[in-house]
Amino acid sequence: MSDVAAAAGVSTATVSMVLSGAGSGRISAQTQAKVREAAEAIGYAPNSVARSLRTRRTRMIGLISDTIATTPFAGRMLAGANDAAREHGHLVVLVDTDGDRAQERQAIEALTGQRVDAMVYARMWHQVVDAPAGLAEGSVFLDCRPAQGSWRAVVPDDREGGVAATRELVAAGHRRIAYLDAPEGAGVVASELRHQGYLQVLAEAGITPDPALHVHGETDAGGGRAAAEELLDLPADRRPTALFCFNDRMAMGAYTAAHRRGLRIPDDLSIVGYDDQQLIAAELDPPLTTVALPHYEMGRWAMEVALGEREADPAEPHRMECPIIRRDSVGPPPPSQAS
Amino acid sequence: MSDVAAAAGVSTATVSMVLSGAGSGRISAQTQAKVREAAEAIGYAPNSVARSLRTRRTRMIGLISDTIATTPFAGRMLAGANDAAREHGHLVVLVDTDGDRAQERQAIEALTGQRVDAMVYARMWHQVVDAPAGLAEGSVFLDCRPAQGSWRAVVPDDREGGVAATRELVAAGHRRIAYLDAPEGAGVVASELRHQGYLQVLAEAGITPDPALHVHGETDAGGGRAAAEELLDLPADRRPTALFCFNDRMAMGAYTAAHRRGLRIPDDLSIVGYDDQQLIAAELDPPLTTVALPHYEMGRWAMEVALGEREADPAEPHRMECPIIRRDSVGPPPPSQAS
DNA sequence: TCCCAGCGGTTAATCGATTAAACGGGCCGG
DNA sequence: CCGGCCCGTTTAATCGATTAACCGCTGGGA
Repeated sequence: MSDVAAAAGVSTATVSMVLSGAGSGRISAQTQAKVREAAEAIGYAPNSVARSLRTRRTRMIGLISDTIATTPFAGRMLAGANDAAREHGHLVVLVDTDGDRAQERQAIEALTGQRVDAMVYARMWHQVVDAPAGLAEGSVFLDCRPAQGSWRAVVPDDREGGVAATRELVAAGHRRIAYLDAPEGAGVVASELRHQGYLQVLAEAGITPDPALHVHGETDAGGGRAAAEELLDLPADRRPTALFCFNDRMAMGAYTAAHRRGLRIPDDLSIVGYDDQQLIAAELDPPLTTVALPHYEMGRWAMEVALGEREADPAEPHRMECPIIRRDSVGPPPPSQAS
Repeated sequence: MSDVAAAAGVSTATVSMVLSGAGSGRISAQTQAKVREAAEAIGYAPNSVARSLRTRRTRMIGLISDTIATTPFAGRMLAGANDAAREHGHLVVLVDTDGDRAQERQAIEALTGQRVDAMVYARMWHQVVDAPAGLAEGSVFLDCRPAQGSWRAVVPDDREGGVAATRELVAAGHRRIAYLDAPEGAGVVASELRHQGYLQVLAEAGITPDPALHVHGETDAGGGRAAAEELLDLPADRRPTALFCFNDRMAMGAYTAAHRRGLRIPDDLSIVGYDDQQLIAAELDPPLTTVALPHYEMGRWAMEVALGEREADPAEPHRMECPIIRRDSVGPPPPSQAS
C-alpha cells in the first residue's frame, strides 16, 4: 500500500480511505483519481489478512459438514451456501468431518483460530444432533436440529412433504396407498414425519389406514424392491394401487419389482418417491414423480442467517417446503381396482 | 497472548516460542510447563490471522470449481482434497463459480487477496480449458488440462479405462462389442480417449471393428436407451452381445431397452458402464459392472501437489487409473451367438 | 585473570492494513 | 486583524502474532 501512496504522492491513510470507499466526502475527487490510477498502475491488491487483523472481520464463513464424501445432495447445499456467501462478499471455508467427532472438534478449533465470522453446521439427513462443544455462539444448523440449546436451524418440512406425496396419489383416485418406510426404529426423523403426513391425508380423505400397507425396508434399491414385492404379493383385494416410497432409491427398487411382475407404471401401479435425486429420478422409465428436498434453498437460508442478512427464531427450526415434482409415474388406479 | 505471558510471568516472545514448538532447546522445561498451564487456564487459542500476517502463510488452499452444484461427483473430489488438506494442517476455501468466467475472476481475486497458500482449479468432466487470467503461478488443475502454459494437472486415464472395460468383455468371450458413445463432436476428451482404448483392445484380440457398433447418443438414460435400441434392432447376426456405455446413465437406459425386449442381463446381453456413479451403478438390477472415475484420488493428488507434498511434472498431466468395478452385468455371450 | 560460548530468556521491529486524532491552510464573520 | 471552523490529508496507535538481535550471567579453557 505504501508503494501506491508513494506513487500517488499521498499517505497510506489516504490510499486506504479511497480504496475502501470511506473516502467519499472526505477526500477530494482529484486525489481519489490519482490514488486509483496509481493502484491500477502498480497492480495493487489489498491484503485481506492485514485488513482482517485490524478490523476483526475476515469475511469468511466456516462450513462444517459430515457428508460431502458420501452423498450427492451435499453439492446442492454447498451451492446454495456458496452463492449466498458470494453475493455478500464472503468466502466459504469448508471442512468435511466425515461424521467423526474428533475431526469435528479439530475443525472447530481451526476455524475459530482462523477467526471466521460465523459457522454453519451441516449434517446430512434431517436429524437431531448434539451440538459439538466449542461451536461458536450464533452458529446455524443446516439439515439438522440441535437436541438442546438455543440455535438457529433449518430443516426440510418432511411432514408437509409426506402430505404432498400422499395427496398427489389421493387426487389421482387411489385409496389403497402403501408407505414404503425406512427401517423401523432407526431414529430417522424424516421417516416419522413423512408417515404423519401420510396418515393425515388418509384421514382427510376418509381412508382407514391399513397397517399391512405400512412396510419397512433398507433405504436402497434392494430394500425398496423387497418391500414392494411384499406388497405386490398381497391378495388382489388388499394389494395397494400406489406406493409412496421413503426415497428415490427405494422407488427404483419398486420399479424393478413392478417390472418383474409385468406391472406397468403408472397404468397398473403408481409410484411417488422422495428426494428428487439428480441423475436418478428424472432418468427412470417412466420419469419418477417425487418430492424434492430443497437442499439449495436450505444452504442459502443457513448462509444468509449466518451472515446476519436474514432473521431467524432460535426457538424453532425453520421448516422449508418440499415441493412435489410431477413426472410420469402417477396415474389413476387401474379400473378393476378403482373404488 | 499477552494475558498468557502475564499469567505465566514471562514475555510474549517466550509464549510464542513455547506454543509454536520452536521452544525446545531454547526454553527450560519448567518455563514451558508454566506457559502451557497458563494458556490452558485462560483458554488461549492463537489468532491465525495475526500469525498469517507475520509469517506470510495462511495454511489455506483455495479450491475453485465449476460444478459443485451440478454433479454428484464433485463431492468425492472435494472429499479427497479436504482430507489431504486436513492431514497437513490446512483448510480449504471453496468457491463454486458455476462455470461463469466473471465469477471465476472474482473468485481468483478474492482468494489472492485472502493470500491462500495455493490454488486448485477444478473443472468437471475431463476437458481442455484456457487457464483463467490471474490464476496463481503453481496452481494445480484438477480433472482438466490447460490448453497452454505450464501447469501441473491431473486427469483420469480414460484411454486405459476404455481398455479395461473392453478387455473385461473380451475376456468374457464377447466378440461383437458395441460402444455407446457420447454425442459426436461435442469435444469431450474422455469420449475420444475411451474409444481409442476400445479400438486397441479389439485390435489386440484380433477383432475387426464394425462401424455399425459405434453409435452415439445423449449422455443420459434416454440417449442410452435410444442408442441401445438402435443396436438391438440390428439383424441377429450383426447384433452386439455386449455394450460398453460412455457412462452409467446411458447404461441405465440400455437396461431399459434390454428389458423392453425381454433380454436378460447378463445372460442375453452384457453391459459395462463408466463412472461408478454412487447410488446408481450398484443399485441397478443386476448391479452394474463399470469403470470407476477416481475422483477422490484425483482430489487428493491435486491437493498434495498444491501443498508441495508431492512432486508433479508440469509438462504432462498426471493420468490416474480408472479401475474396473466388477458387479453382475457381464457374463459370457449367449451360446447361440458365441464365436 | 581474561575472554568467549552457551543458557534462558527479553526487547523491539515487523507483517499491512484501519482509523481516531491531530494538523495546517484557507475562508469567513465579527 | 484575528479566532474559529471546515476541509483534506497526515500522523501514529493498533490489531496479535513471529523472530532477529540482544542481554546478563555462569563456567571453562587459555
